[in-house]
Amino acid sequence: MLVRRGREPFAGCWALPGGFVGLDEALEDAARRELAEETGLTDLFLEQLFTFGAPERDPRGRVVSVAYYALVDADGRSVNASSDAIEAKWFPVDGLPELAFDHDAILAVALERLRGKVRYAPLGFELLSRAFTLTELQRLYEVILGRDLDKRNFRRKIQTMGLLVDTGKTRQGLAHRAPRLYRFDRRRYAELERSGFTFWV
Amino acid sequence: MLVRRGREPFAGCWALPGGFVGLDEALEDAARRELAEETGLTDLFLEQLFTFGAPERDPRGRVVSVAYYALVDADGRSVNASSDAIEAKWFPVDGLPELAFDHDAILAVALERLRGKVRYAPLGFELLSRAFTLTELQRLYEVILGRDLDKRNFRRKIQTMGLLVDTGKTRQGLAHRAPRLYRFDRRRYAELERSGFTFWV
DNA sequence: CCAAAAGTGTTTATGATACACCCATGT
DNA sequence: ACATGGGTGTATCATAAACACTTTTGG
Repeated sequence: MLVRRGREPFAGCWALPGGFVGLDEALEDAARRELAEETGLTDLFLEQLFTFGAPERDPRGRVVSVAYYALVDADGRSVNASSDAIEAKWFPVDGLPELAFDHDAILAVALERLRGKVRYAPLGFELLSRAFTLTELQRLYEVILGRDLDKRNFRRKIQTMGLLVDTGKTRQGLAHRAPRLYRFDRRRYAELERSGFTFWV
Repeated sequence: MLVRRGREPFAGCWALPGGFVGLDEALEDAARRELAEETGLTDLFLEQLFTFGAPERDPRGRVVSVAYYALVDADGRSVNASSDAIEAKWFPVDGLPELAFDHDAILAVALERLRGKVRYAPLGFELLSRAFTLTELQRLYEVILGRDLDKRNFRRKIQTMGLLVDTGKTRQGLAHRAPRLYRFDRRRYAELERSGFTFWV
């Protein structure tokens, strides 16, 4: 999700949403505030990524950026540009425009982190609707891991972890058998994690 | 490794080494410089940990700390306090004094990161001498993982990864059979990593 | 009735675990 | 000679991988 900058420097250029931390504001609060102001996105999974502080990374002078990444579920949230952003839009990661500042480097770190962490933390579920089908989950992991997975093995592995609950509902309106919808069980995951369980895909 | 602070705030109190970033200095350079100035330690594995920026964490006003952690090999490096530090000393993690600022929280994050990352990245070798015995390596992992490991299984697993090279030398002066000394093969690790290999203990 | 994806078990291979003795060296 | 850790192999168990057909639904 990129925004087109309304102000100098890099006015009119695509960039990651962001801005300055308030004098009495926590870092994460600032990240959530800026994201909400520029895109309207709220209530997301958000985690600190890395801090970028090369001396010449901002033409205005010395600026240190504490980067955060957010994961947005696929429920079809719309984005609305406002504040300093004149436009906000989703892009595919393999079709990005040129970015302001060192934002291409920040994005590269974020992707690397996501690809690594998704294997040992249940981040994937943050990217799906609250209720999802097993095929949707499998496709997600196939995209992130960059290889095909066996349907039966994937289902067995996921189901034996005991982290999915069957909602009893099915997804309707498809030209084939209606698939069951599942939810991720956050409570159960927290319990398992405490007792030494490690999520692994 | 803690230093006793020579200046206010928290003068005389134990703290993590650190200080302010120069106006034209990269973050990692500042971390290395401060560590060298206050303890004399140089040429270490160093990695960004997390950025701490709660509004009230420093009584002087708003201070954001980009924390780094370093791993020091067991070659018996001595530490020498200087600069703002009046004393520099090693402490066991289960016998720490009270720390200045929120440094106890920073340390907790560092330990958690180390315990987690040591399992999927070859960090352990940074904590040993350049040449080490298999028993030393095993003890290290036993301490970090908090459980005993089987000698034969551990050796087989480590050796089949192909990341250790036999130096041909042995450690002398012990009251028993002289153990072989190994080196970690960084080049080979970099190769394997590129071809999709994941280190795992 | 056709197309399209959902759903389901068994066999094989691979890697993890458990386990006990002889060897080399210094005192 | 003895005490101390160094060094080695095999059998069993658990988990991962390979593999194909029937079922349900909408058009």
